[in-house]
Amino acid sequence: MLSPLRFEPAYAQPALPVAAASVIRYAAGEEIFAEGDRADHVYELVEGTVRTGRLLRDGRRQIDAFHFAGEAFGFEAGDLRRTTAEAVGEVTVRIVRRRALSDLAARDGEVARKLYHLTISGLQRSQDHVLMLGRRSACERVAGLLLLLADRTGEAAFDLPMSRQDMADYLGLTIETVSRTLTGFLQEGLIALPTVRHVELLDREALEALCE
Amino acid sequence: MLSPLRFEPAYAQPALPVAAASVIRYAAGEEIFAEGDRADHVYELVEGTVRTGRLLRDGRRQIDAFHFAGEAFGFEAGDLRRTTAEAVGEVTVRIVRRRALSDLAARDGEVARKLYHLTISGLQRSQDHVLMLGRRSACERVAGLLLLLADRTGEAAFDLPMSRQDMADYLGLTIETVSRTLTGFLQEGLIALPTVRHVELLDREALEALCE
DNA sequence: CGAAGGTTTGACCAACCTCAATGCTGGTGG
DNA sequence: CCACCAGCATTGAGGTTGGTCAAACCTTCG
Repeated sequence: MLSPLRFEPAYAQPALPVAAASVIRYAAGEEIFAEGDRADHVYELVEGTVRTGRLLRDGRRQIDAFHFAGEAFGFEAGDLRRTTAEAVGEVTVRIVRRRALSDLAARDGEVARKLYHLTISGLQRSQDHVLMLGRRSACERVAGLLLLLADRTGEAAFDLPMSRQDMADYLGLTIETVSRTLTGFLQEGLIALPTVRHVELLDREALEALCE
Repeated sequence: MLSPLRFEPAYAQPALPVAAASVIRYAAGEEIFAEGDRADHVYELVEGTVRTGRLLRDGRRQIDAFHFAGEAFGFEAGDLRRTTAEAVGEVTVRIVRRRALSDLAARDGEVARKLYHLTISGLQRSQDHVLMLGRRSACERVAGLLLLLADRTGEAAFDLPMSRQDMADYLGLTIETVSRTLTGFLQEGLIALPTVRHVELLDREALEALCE
């Protein structure tokens, strides 16, 4: 459904074409940056999964995107962060100074072109997300997320990197609805759930049909 | 709530810095481009309002964004359109060859920087939209749209350029819910609705409070 | 004046949410 | 090694929001 946001395949050389960069590890759940922070760096995800999203005052949370190994994240239009990024499980990132990258882009048109392409792909992913949240049922949303995760690895069986709460906050649902929908799929034979964090797609056709 | 997506204030010179461009008018409801078309041009909206969005096979529609005078639209990552653009009322646009613009961006770093900034602003608008659709109630969504439209002109009283159906398809609601929500606001004294296409915000505070 | 298209309103319904209880799993310490 | 605990996940019952279907109500336009 959604194509991954990356310059190159994940196994290729670093996505962000800047040499001077430090590598940092974050523990599960740790905050990488928060809404309101100065946006002085951009990130390339070496290993693990990152969620970016926003929090309303009353505690409602919306996850904008999950980012996977090989993808870049943390781009902002202004000086301040509008979203929060957190590690989903253990995470390794390369950190690049935003200034260094924009200087490089100013000198090297090819870098600028890639950066442009990167953000426009992010925009298209966000538009897919809008369609999902605006016009799809709970079943369709959950099926969409499972297919998104499957396409990432190319395998029909895969580990879920995130909790039910993360899935719910990405899909605009509650944790209970996600859970009920998954057991529904299970009972219909569309998926297997050998453990709570491992999924196998048994009937990909049917899941795809749910996404139109 | 959402800052307009534009290079310059609407009254300034053309947003897209390319001279060779034709100007075209579209009648109300007319299609400017459609999902699946080749994406050979980008557009600058001279006058009127444009909606961009997607259609599911079963007829469900989701509007991604409304574009207003001074804004640019029609950027794509790939060769083909993923969204459809239609005139909301009478519309005048400048059309620029995508190729001409990318050539210019390759030569002129400042142009490239502006294009980048333009798309990243679009991404942030889309993320606001995601938050709206994922975690806000019907009241909050309608209030958000009214404030968005008010901020565009800077006036508390303004014409609604779009139909109830367009509002519903942007907000992920039905036309009936939009209508009921507006009459709710009316009865609470939050807005006046002298005609079906004209709104006055009487209690901006209260509407903003609904948006957190 | 009549027709057409958009809008509003009403009654009813379904999907999803809320709240609460129960179940599972993985880690820790006796 | 096992018992216990904490934290997620699942399940259930019942409530709410927003959707559906249908009718009435403008406006605008011929």
